[in-house]
Amino acid sequence: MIATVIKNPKPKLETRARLIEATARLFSLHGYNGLTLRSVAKEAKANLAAANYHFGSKDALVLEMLRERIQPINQRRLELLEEEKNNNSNLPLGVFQIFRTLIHPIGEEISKSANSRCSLAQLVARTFTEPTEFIERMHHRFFSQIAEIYHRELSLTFPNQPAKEIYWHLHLAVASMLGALAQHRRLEDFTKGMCNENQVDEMINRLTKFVSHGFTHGLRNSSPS
Amino acid sequence: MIATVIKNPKPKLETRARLIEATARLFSLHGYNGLTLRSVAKEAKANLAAANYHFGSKDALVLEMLRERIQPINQRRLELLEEEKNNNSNLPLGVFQIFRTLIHPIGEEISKSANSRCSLAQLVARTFTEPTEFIERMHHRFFSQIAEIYHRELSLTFPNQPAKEIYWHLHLAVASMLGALAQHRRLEDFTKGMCNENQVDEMINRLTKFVSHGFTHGLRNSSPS
DNA sequence: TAAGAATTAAAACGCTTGTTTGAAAAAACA
DNA sequence: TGTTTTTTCAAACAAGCGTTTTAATTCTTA
Repeated sequence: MIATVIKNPKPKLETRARLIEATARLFSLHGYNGLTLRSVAKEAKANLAAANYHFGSKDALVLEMLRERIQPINQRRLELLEEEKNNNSNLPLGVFQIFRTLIHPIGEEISKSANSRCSLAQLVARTFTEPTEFIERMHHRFFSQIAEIYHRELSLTFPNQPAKEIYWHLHLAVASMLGALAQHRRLEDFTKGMCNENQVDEMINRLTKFVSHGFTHGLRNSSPS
Repeated sequence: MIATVIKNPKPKLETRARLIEATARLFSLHGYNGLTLRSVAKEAKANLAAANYHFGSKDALVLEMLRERIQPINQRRLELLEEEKNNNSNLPLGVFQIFRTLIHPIGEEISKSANSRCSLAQLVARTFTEPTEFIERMHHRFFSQIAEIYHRELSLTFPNQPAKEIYWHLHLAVASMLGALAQHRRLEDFTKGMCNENQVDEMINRLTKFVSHGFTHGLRNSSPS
């Protein structure tokens, strides 16, 4: 197995890729514990032993799947943030601008994956309430750096606010975002069909607005907008 | 077993109550799938067969536990809402007033249970991202009626807003609330100890403010406050 | 094409799960 | 008290889990 990695730089990816895809879908539907290697194998039309062969263990499989799905989103966030800063001559950004760079990348990915049978929104949302410990650790690793960056950015926009105040409301903003994603599937039920869960763009825009206003006006003495 | 219920109006509740408590604790820590009847029995210092004897099945046990914990909160919400309306001579309430009745009752319960080893915040939050189907159904049953009531109330406050608009932002508000509760445990990590997760009151107040402003200013043409 | 490496496949392993069983103990009642 | 009901207990059940093993197959490459 080690030889595989070292000697063959281009292993046959088909089965591996199918396993990842099946894992993503089943994880987003049933969570970590509800996902079994047997169900993954069936979904991916692969053998039961394939997951252990390609990834070593169930944990490693799930971790790799999460890495592949989440990493690009975070990267896109940082890209957008840099873009905005450049377009703004490196002056402090507006709250709305900032949160748009945080929220839009995930909206894009959701739209992309809308045709596939796996909802990315559900997947991301799962990772943040998943009780399994090693997933909690991963979630922390992935998001704490992002949180740091956005905290710094918001501090520039609200220079008079103490760090604690920024932290609190960033926490609420992120929680809103994840909560909205997690609940998104239920929106249609909840509103008796009045709001369609497929309107991803509408959701993202409303969410960005909601979060920006909640953040700004929630602050003790909100200075700029 | 049926005879139990019919013939004995005051059955020995001790074991039963211990089972419920253990279930609450373990569910909030590990979710539905991570909770096993063996771990419940151990935690409750009861026999493995006790859960099946008293409740019939694991599902029934968990459902009963959720009912006992969530029902009082919803009841308190309606109480507070009625109080506010009476104090306001039945005029339309302010957004902040409305959301306070939605959010505070859960804060009260969290504070109450803070001494016990089970975090109610975590428990409630679990129910709304739990992948298990029968819990999803329960969650829907419990919260859709509450949603209806608050939608009506908010419609009175914002008479010019279409129902859809109200639904969208109520959805976002509820998602924020649940997301914040779910993430609450991670707040301390996330902020490097700057914000203490034990400050429940602070959290509840900030959350109420955040949600009220997000709701109001997110609306297309927000009329009153 | 032949040799070697990478992948697939089927079967079994030990372990944990929810549930059931039947007897023992405790409680309730007359 | 003696009898009946309720509750506890230990043991076992089948089913499902992640993982390992060993052999067959496919692919690569010299």
